[in-house]
Amino acid sequence: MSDIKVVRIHAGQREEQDTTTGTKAWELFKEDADVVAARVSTGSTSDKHLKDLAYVLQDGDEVEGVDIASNDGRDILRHSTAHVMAQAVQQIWPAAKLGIGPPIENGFYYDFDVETPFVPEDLVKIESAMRKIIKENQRFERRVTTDADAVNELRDEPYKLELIGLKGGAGAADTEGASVEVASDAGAELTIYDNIGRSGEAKWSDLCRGPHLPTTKRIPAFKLMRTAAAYWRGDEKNKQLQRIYGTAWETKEALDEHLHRIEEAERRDHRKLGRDLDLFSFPDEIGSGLPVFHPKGGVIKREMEDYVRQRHIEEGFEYVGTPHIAKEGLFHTSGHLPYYGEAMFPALDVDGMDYRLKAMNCPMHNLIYRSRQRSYRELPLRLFEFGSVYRHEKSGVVHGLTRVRGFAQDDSHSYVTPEQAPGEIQHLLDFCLGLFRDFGLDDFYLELSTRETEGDKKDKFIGSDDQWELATEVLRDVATESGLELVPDPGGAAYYGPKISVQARDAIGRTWQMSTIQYDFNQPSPERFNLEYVAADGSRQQPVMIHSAKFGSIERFIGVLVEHYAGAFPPWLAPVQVQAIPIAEKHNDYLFDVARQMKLAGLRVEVDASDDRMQKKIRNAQLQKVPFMMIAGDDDIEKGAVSFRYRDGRQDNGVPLAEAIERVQQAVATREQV
RNA sequence: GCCGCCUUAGCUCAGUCGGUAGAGCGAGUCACUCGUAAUGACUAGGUCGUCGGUUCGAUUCCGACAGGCGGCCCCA
Repeated sequence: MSDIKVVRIHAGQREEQDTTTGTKAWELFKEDADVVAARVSTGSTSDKHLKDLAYVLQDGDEVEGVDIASNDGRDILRHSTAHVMAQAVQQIWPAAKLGIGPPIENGFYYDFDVETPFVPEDLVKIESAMRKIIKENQRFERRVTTDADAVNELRDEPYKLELIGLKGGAGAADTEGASVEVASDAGAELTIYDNIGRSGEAKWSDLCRGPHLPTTKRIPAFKLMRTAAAYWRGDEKNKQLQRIYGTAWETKEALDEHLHRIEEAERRDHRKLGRDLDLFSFPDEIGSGLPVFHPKGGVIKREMEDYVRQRHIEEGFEYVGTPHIAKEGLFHTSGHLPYYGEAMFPALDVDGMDYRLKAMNCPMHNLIYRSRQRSYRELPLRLFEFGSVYRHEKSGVVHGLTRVRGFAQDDSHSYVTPEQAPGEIQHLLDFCLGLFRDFGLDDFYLELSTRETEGDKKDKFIGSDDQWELATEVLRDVATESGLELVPDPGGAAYYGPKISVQARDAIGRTWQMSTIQYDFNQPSPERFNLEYVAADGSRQQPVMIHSAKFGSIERFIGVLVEHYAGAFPPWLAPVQVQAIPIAEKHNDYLFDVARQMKLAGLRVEVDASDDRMQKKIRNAQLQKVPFMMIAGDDDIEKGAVSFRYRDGRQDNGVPLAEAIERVQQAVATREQV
């Protein structure tokens, strides 16, 4: 009487079949090597989810095979590989206690509590133990258990016991990976997955909500990548467990491609390119996280600053300037010191008074606002500067140009009436996104950071519930309207208000916060800076302050740009736009003259007058990723022309001088990549 | 800050089971004067990250510190 509908999609063919039991349904998938699990949609709800079908299918269910090469399929594959790894680890170190082991982007990890941390050679040992387990073709078998039974069975796994305790309870949601082990909704059944050997005996078991591959042999390709330490349940107060990261793919080829992508990404790492292209460095003598820009990096920085300054002025901002240090009291007034004092450099004693390097510019802009009485007619009042800030980032987080201890923000503050706030935020977001496009960036998404309303962090946020709700609503509306992917970030707000940020990806897939737009109803308050404007009716009103930074930090933006372009900047940003290459020494003077004319036309030209041969000079220019190579020999001089070689290898011989200059000028003016 | 790993010439990296070190690229000099990704020869570069300990002797072993790398925590 049962009625389960099975849908197989194989090689693009859709094939439906009715069957009666879950076991029979699974049989229909079993021989199909591309199918690793099934998606079940029950008749009663529209909710679609993955289950290890043989044990859960009921009347009215529809099941559809999940392709191993799909996102869901890869998650299942990776999670199962994590189980195999954990089994291997416990084989080798029986005392190892299990943490959690979820799939992640491009791979998986598993955390272990072990006596001594893993070393690279251990990964080799674990990998070979894993290969043996895979060869054994153990079956993954789902088993429903009760809390009491599970607690008994897992009495030697303290971390798993903690997870069972979390099930359905408060706090389950704050542990990302825990949901992989136990369903976090109250009343959900608790499951254990057994790995069954050839003769039917359970080889290994793990508390897990699944789903998993049918057998270990369905793991086609995997590799353990690295070890690291990670705090249990992501909390600094907890013990650090030893984490092993790995990756697994549907084919050997897919794995190789993945490894190749990583290699390629490392090649465009801004830290490497920064040195190779002579853009910037981090002298030990200055200190960790304190970059210096060399002439070539300086060009990029200046071009970016000039452009974004110009754009701010066009968008109604006024350029201001403020000092790098201030009396400590200023940051008490703003409220930063009590909340973020740890991230600020220690106080400097100046004539018995404590001064601080500024870690933010807002307090100083507030003082500019407050320097005289303001009328509603002046609003929005928009202040902007390149503010150098210093943040005492923890030593372990400093990273190239993307996480530094001293940097410049293209920091601006819009002071508006509450009514003007939504329009201003809309305006700022459009401004940011337009700027990103001008710089050729397209791989980014938005994040909406809101306050924490529960737990011990909730006191970090100041202001009333009403204010927070209103501000969050305004930001959400604007962000949603942009049509971009919007990721919620609960708890990520500033202490004074919620924010929208633009997150960009670096070469290795790490995301970095770039632009930020923050709604602030706290700093203008009477308890803080007591900012006011005289309204139309003569009353004193409190403005809303909107913090925004478009690049976020100039340094970080440069880092991301270097990786985005892999060092091959579009002509308007290229440190050297034209590399002039004489065929022989006797052509130097001609090119020096051409270069002089180009410089007068506002272009950045260098003549390579070294005694290398011209082929070597071309190679060097190519490695420096110069967009235009301008070559001249007897033929060109005779015609009053030059010959081009472009960065992509194309050539253009005998271009008349005037035309050559104009061609480069145009390429620069468009701001486009060539 | 935490865990692990790392630090040898400007860069990339060999090497010394404890007896003060080498290559390629780069740099300098000379010769070559060359038509679209590496001409050749020669030369100069290192108290082997810093400080302390063990030792007859430390770049090598141990410790601390600094800096870096990969994660974690954090990220106004």
